[in-house]
Amino acid sequence: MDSTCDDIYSSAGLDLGLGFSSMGNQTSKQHGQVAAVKFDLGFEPSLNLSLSSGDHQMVDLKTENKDQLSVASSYSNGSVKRERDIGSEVTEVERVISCRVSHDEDDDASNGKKKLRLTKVQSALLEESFKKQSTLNPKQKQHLARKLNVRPRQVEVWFQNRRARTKSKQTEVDCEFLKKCCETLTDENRKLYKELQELKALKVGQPLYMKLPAAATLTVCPSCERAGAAQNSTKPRHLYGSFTNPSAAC
DNA sequence: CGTGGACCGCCCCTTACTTCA
DNA sequence: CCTGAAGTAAGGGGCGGTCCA
Repeated sequence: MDSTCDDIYSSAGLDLGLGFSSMGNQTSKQHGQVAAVKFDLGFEPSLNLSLSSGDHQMVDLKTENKDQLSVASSYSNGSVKRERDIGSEVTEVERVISCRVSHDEDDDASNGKKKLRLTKVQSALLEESFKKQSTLNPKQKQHLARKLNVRPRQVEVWFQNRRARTKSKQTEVDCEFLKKCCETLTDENRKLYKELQELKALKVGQPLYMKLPAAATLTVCPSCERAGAAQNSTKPRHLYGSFTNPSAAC
């Protein structure tokens, strides 16, 4: 952060026209098509940035200290529309300006392709927060970002990716469970089919002797023992191997 | 009160980079 | 050292919800 500001301060007096198309989804959405950026650097510790958004709107970014940044969106008639904390966006603006102004030799950094790896401590803290709750409100996000010394956008992205990983893992578990259920049911189906074939064979082989007790050849439900009665009942026989609990068919 | 636009947060898919076997 | 797979940070599009003119 300090080096970033140093870069900006050292560039006082420059008027830069910078395209912000590569600044990322969030920023471009929030500010529309930012056509040009001018920044007037006052005396420390005050920093003023003026963003011209291409239409009639002007956005003024102001700070008295680097942790408390606010934006005032104003229109050409002078009326202020909204004020809110946009610390993350300003940090991003500073970062991009810094890269373009003084680190052009570092191509990867300036086009944002260099990946910032989170430290183990940061990851652990994020993980801890995620265990408590998988989504954050803006205030919590800001707080966590400050605590970790990263941009709120990074916290947001980390939580998004973490939720995606959780969902993916859960899908894998569900898939595995359904696969086992399928195997169980296939097996059960095979057994029942075999049983049916045996009964058919018995019927053909002993056409005159039909007084076999049903329970002697049919599988009895261990819970209600209604297999014999089920033949005359309107209720179908119970199927073992249900999705939830194969042994709790009744 | 209904409507359209801006904004925002989230999900999903993808890309690009890093790490590790 | 090289390489492919796995992990992950981040980009970008789409969608639904909310606010406001």
